[in-house]
Amino acid sequence: MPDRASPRISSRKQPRQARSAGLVATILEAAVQVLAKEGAARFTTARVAEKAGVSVGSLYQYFPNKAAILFRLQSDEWRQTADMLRAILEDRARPPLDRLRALVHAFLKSECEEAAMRGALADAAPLYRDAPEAKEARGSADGVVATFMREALPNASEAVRGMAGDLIKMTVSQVGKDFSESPRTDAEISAYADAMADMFCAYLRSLDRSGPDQA
Amino acid sequence: MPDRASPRISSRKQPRQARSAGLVATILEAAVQVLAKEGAARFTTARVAEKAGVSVGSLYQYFPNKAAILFRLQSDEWRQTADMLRAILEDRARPPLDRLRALVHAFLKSECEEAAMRGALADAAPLYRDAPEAKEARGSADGVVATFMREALPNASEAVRGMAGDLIKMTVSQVGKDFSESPRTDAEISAYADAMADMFCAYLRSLDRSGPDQA
DNA sequence: TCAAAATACGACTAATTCGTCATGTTCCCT
DNA sequence: AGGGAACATGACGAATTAGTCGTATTTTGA
Repeated sequence: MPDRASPRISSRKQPRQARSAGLVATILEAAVQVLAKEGAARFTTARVAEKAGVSVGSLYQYFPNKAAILFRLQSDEWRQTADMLRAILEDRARPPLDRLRALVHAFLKSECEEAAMRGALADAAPLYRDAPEAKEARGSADGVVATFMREALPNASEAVRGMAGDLIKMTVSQVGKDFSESPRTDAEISAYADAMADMFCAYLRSLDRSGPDQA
Repeated sequence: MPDRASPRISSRKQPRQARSAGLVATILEAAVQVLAKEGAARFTTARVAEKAGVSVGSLYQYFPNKAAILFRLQSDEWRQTADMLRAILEDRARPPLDRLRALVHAFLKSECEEAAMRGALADAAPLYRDAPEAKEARGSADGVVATFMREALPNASEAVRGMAGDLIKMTVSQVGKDFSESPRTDAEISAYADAMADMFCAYLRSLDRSGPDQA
């Protein structure tokens, strides 16, 4: 149910007492529950409030509208994912292609945990593509990936590195979406992750042929 | 707005006179218009009827409910895509990897045409994953791809071929979705398609190393 | 202790939605 | 021509939704 125009999204008021701080957390947890168990179409403020054991009025005191709840959930996801990505890709102790493989495994696995909630979130949340949080997350990811690509493809041109990085980013994230829509067993996840990593490695090696071989 | 339970989806009645046959076509065209211009959230039977210049009552005489319209649109898409896929992959006059490259180009390009409509359709339509039309489309595609993989990887085991085929299928279709969500220029499409094809080729070649080289 | 501020409540409004049905119109066939 | 079947209409009912607002309760700080 993507509304193309996004209304205000920032918090209505800041909680000043302990009870209301806890309330915000409770609401967010309830929102996750509702999203996961009922799906995007049945995600309503009333249901979230009920699940959280509070009234809609209270909910609307800390979230200006329904979209704000979804946006908050999505922002949290973004931050979490970006942190994971950075931690893996910047671990210079391991060879680049190993890190890439680890990233694929970690990402697909994480997409499958709470798959129902993530899938529903994707359905429910319009593309908050232009929100500052989104831009920041993307910028951060782009930087990490660019640095990584320089290590992985020391002999390629910057243009080739950029293209390859984009392609890998897009592939991983989009295939991840598929995984969060139709859940799979751990074994399947692992097998796909390995195949994907194989594919990326073969590609990167083929791009880096024009210089000294690595490993 | 995915309703997890899908109601009846088949046609309510068959048009028997010329005027009503035309009416069905008119409604479907209007549905595409509404979906493309207004988006999934504003796709309502009333709006479709208005755009088509008919009354809601008439609409409901040939479609049992809103979902049926969306399902029909999706089925048409599936058939079209499956035909294209088959035509390209079964053209035995060209080397397998050339066909794969052509497929990637054609698929990404087609996803970008009418991107707004396709994106909105994806938002609006629940996964009709279990509908017979969906199963048929998938089965057909699977067969074509399996045959193709045998040509592309003559020396690999059936298990490897299956995995590689799945991975490529998934990658192309998911990246295609990304393209239909955020439109790109023809040049970008072409560049990405080439990069993807390069990636697939590098991967397939690396899988087929254990036998006589091709080309 | 007690008043003011913060928090919580939930019935209510206005809007939107899907789908129906009684009624009217057009077409076809004899 | 005319009677019945197919077709078309759009006002309407029932359901759901987001968000508000006047009131009640709890906390804080002096």
